[in-house]
Amino acid sequence: MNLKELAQKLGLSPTTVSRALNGYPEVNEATRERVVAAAKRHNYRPNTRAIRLATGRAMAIGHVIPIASKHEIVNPVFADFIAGAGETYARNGYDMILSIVPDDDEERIYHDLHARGTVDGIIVHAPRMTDTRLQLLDAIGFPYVVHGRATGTTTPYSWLDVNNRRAFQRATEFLLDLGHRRIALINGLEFMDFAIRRRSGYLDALAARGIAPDPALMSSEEMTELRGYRAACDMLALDVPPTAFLASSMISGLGVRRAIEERGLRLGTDISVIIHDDELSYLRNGEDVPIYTATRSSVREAGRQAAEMLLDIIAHPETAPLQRLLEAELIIGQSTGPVPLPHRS
Amino acid sequence: MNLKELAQKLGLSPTTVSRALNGYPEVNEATRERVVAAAKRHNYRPNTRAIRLATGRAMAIGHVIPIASKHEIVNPVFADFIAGAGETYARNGYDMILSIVPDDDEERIYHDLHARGTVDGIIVHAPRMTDTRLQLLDAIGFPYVVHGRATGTTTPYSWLDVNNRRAFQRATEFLLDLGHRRIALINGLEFMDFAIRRRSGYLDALAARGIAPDPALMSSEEMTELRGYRAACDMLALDVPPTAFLASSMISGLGVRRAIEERGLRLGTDISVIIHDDELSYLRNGEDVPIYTATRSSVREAGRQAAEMLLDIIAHPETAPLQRLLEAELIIGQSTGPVPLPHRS
DNA sequence: AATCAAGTTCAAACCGCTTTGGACGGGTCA
DNA sequence: TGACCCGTCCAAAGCGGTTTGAACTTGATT
Repeated sequence: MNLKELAQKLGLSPTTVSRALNGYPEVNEATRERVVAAAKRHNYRPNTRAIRLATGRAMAIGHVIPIASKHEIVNPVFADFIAGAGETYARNGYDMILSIVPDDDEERIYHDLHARGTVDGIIVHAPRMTDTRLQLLDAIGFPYVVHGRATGTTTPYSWLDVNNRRAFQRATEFLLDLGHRRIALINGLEFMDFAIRRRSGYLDALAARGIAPDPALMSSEEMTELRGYRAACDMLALDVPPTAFLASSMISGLGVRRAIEERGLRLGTDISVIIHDDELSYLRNGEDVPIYTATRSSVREAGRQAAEMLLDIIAHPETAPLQRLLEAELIIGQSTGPVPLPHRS
Repeated sequence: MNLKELAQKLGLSPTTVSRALNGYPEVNEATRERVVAAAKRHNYRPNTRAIRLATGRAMAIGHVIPIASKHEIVNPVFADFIAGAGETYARNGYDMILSIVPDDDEERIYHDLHARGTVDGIIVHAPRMTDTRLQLLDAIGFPYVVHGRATGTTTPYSWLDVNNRRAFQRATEFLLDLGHRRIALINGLEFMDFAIRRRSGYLDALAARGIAPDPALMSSEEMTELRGYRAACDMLALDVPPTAFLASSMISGLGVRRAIEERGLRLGTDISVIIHDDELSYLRNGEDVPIYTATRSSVREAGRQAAEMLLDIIAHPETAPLQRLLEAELIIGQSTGPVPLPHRS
């Protein structure tokens, strides 16, 4: 059942039927009702392909997921972000297109997506420091929103980010207030922008109290359970081990906890741990009572909002770049406590 | 730069240019080369929207992700499956469209996707027992492949699944061979098909040795770390606790391990644990040496293959339903060992 | 020299919708 | 009464490709 057939059944022209269904004012209310009723009765659904060609809009947003052929990690945060963004798209009649791309021809994909008119805009994931993708997208003139930021990019661009620096600064301060002085940072890979910011928050907090950072207490690794475990093991084996850990994700936090408990130490008593909690739906930090003390920010909500920003930009291309900085909450769980006595100064 | 412009520049008709680029035989090799060269020079990329309307094919596959509004868990397996499927699509010029859908109007979405011609086929995720979606898709005449199976569906349909029953049967037998008699099952939600099959494998193995299953040793929960932890805690507190655990995922396995270590028990010595390892990229089971003994099957590879099957079905609609059963490996790690002495009979 | 086939190329229709530029009829106003 | 406007509706022209059917060359065949 297509528009022409439906029009024929109604004894109307396709023009009128199209307008009736799309809410144009120049059609009689009585006929509009007739049309709408008939459309429902024959359950007519306009062909997306035709609409897209006719209107010149793709009504779709692209999410490009680069897969490094070497360490092929799929970002665990990704699923929840997508879920959030997808809700926004569904509400607005947009489709979400995922491209899994070997990261060496990511550039070609952007050109393609634009020139072939497959999508109207793009969400840029996992920005790195001075990310070249942004210039490229600007050059093409492709609307986009970055999830995160790209330190070192000077031209303004649209982004939505969590205040990673502030979150880790606060977390570090909180540990300092509890008397901790040897605080370890189990960070993500530090060419990723968020990891850079987290480290700088951590360093700033230490500096503010006149504490020199100890390189032995700072690791930068992929955020897996195993990496977290190993890094924590190494640090706990130091002559002067840390009394507290700051872990960049729930997953590496699990590894840290394993290392701690394996040594017979008690979490929250002997050793304090703060994690960053993205509120992943399958890695809840407790149910009512949080287990870990955490800097918390819902990545799903971030997805929702980033998508809204992008649709906004597409609808009003003239507006200046949009930026939104989400603050993470610092929630207190059972994984932190005052520094144990033998370490007190 | 569109087809007409390119044709004009070349002094050819759009027809010929189109055919030259699409490899039709009735065009002179010399002109074809001329066309191809010009297309590259002006980097012409045919508009997808136009192609789709003209050919009547969407060149896109839909993945519908139902989000239950109550317990809104995003399947952690999903990201890796998608990554695998995406590789296949990319190789074949297909797009992947993700629909995040509140699970109460999932049905409408399928109708929509089909009638509006948004996608050419569908991957069905997370089948439940006697899943109604399959009948619906059959009725619409929509090509699809199920990731998993739907026990209770009598008509043949296309699916790709891991032999969950066999995997858990083998894992259980392995534990029995090590002398374990009280083996706990930390399963996923048992309205999900895979969970049903895993339980039946477990029960069959016990039955074959004449061991009566103990309901206190069987839990069915969402596969989160916390649920795994709680279930294991409860069971370890029994008068006669289990000496081994079978966990349905890496994540719940982490919870089980936490419960074990918290009680001061040693994994692989005092208590054995086998997990199912989907080889999620961010939850590796060790690097060279596996940590957990596990039934292992790459969900990413499953994604690749399921997508291939679907493209196959779309290309040859007449073929009978395709089915593929992947066997899981049983890999031996450090989390299992013979039943400790006090439990020997 | 007329016929035929193969090899190339093209004009035009088509995919199913949107949108432009009227057309038509009735009411209002001078 | 004619001019004008408004409310409705429609024919036709896109959107940018693919595909059908025909035309035009050229060389071989009879």
